[in-house]
Amino acid sequence: MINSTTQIMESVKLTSRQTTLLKLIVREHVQTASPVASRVLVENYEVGVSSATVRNEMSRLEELGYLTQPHLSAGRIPTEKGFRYFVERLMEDQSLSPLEQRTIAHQFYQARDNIKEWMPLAASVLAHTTQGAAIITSPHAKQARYKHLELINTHGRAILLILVLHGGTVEQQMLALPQPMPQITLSETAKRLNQLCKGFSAPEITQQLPNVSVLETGILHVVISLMEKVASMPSNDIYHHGLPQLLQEPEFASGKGASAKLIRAIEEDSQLRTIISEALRPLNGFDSIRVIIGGESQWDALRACSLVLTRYGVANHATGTLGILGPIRMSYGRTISVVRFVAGVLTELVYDMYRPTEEDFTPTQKINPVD
Amino acid sequence: MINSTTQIMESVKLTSRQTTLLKLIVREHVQTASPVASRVLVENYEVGVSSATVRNEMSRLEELGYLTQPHLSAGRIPTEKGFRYFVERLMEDQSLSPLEQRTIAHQFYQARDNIKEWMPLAASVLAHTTQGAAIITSPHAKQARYKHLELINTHGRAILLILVLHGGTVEQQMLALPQPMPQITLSETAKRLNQLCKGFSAPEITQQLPNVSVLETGILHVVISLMEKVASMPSNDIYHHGLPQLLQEPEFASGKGASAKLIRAIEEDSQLRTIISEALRPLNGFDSIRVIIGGESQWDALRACSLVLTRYGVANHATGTLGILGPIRMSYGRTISVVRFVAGVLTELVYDMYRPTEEDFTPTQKINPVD
DNA sequence: CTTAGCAATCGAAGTACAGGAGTGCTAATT
DNA sequence: AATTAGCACTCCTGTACTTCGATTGCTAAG
Repeated sequence: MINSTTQIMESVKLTSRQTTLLKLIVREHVQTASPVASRVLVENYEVGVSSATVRNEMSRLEELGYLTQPHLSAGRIPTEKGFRYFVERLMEDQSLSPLEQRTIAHQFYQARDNIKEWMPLAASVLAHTTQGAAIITSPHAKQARYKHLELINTHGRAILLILVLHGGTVEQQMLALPQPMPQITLSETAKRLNQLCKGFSAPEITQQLPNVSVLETGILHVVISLMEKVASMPSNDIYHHGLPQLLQEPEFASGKGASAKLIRAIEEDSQLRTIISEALRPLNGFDSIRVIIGGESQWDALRACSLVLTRYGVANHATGTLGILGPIRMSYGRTISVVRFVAGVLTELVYDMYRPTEEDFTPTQKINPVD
Repeated sequence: MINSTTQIMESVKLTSRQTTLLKLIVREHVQTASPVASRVLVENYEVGVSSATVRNEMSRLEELGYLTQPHLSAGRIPTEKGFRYFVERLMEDQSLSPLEQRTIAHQFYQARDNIKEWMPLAASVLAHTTQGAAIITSPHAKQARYKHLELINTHGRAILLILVLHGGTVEQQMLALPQPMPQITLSETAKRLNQLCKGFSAPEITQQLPNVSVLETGILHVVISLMEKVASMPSNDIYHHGLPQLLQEPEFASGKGASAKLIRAIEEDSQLRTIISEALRPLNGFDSIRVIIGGESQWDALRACSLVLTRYGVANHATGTLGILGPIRMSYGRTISVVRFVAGVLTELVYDMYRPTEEDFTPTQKINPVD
């Protein structure tokens, strides 16, 4: 205790037996959802010592803050600190089986052409392979660059504006002209603007405003606002799937107030966006997966949950976020593997979409679907 | 009892006092979520008779199948038959307050240009103004008619095909050409096809296939398959919102199995689509709102719920479905009003989008939900 | 350092019981 | 004939009490 390293609790070295026990306790607790007794450990696993010894070790682990007892005559459950230790040092890789990998990859392969389906599919896969709620944001191009504009006469004064950005984002918006115009005029206008603005970013287009007609100015204003919308939003869409499933878990059975908060946090886009962006703030490397365990997070609503989050996509081009919200008592090894795998699949898809080629003329990369 | 009219239970006329009581019992039960006692009725409402008389009437109503007792010493709750009678004959209109109407209309007004936001917004509004889960399908054009095609060179062999259908549906798909082509060639091809196919349905386009080049044949095949996809799908997208909220209701607290089924039914698109389409099958007039009360439906999963469904949109152009899934004990008057109002707002939006003009050639008919 | 043994602790489950809510019935009243 | 007061009866609900079992911590022996 006088040793300087002991001042910081985290630096106390656990003996190999203690880590083994902690590992087993986590594993058992994840399976049973209830406190783990010393006897259960010696009976179910080859601990090599008696339950009394296990009890002593457990007692020590409790002092150190890795375990806790719901009540005196119950077994132990891991604390958040215990789970964190487990996640960082003890967890074994639980990769998906080849069959699972193939099944998932196949589903995405079938949806590869239909960008719209990626997100719901990923959310569904994530929610089904874990028992948690999946959260996923659609890939979002960092930098919006004008690629192509189409103006289509839909009817009368109403026209449909279709804006294609580099990176393949397609935005559409209805707008009304001061007066009806034939399709030919619209097409010519679009052609002119395409020549003028090709490859430009929003500020560059703004500079062009003095050079165009009143009508074109109006259209470009819409274009600029669309581009700014795309660029400023942390992500276009946010999906979640499986929250009801998560709420069926025993830990949410009581505490009506807590789950109400959770529901609101997840179902209100704005809250969810905040949580995601703040959770990923400290995440520098793209390869890393962030695990937020229960109360570690600053959000009340998530106190009963853990969140496993990562980014996917191609840096500097288009990235999104995806993660799983599960009970604190979740299988972190499994969840992390699933998150990593699905993120990998999505990254592949995004990469394919943005694959760089010789013909490209802007620093941004082009869409190139593998047929 | 010898009277022939009593043979068919449904045709027994309820006295005015009985209907009054049934109405009050429903109202009270909806509020309290618990069985309603005779004394509560005479105390809270101006019944004008004693509790004993109320008991007699209740007993009679129970014989007739409109009420039931959870156990002998409890009050009564309405049966499904009781709810149905209430919905069909006793329910009072509970329209939204002008303020609520304005608030909702305002939200939609702000999103009027952004079709993508309509569905999530409607789902959110529905879920928040009732306590149930909102279900909504995006408007879907019945009959797909070619309006406009754009081919945009995205990169190399890859091009983006944008197909605009009459009614404003925009479909996009990436596809790979046999070899790269400049944008000019693509634009000319699109122009040619636009002249050729304008206003055509999928079969009509098929007839044109012999008249076009190999390249164009390939493109038209994609166009046709997109049109068929649009036309065949019951609806493009399906949204739901607020299911967790619904599951917090007391009736779902126990019965883990039941709510698991419900969750699966709602979160699996295919199941939900089936339910919606079958539920609306007997709905002929476009003007009606369908109310499915608990076990009336043939779906186990919905046994503990009621579903209030209607269509919205413009007949023969684009229609969608929207509804609320709530506990059997829901405020039907309120829910129906909300559903009707939101359907009306969406219909307006769709109608505006499809606004008929001299140029358009199909008649439009707005769907106007009246119960 | 380990472990067998044992007392102590505390929740979970069961039982018994009182209280209360509500009905159904009967008889009196209108 | 309809209504109602009164009352017995039923059955749920909540509480207190008990028992049971699971589990630990401690102690003393190995």
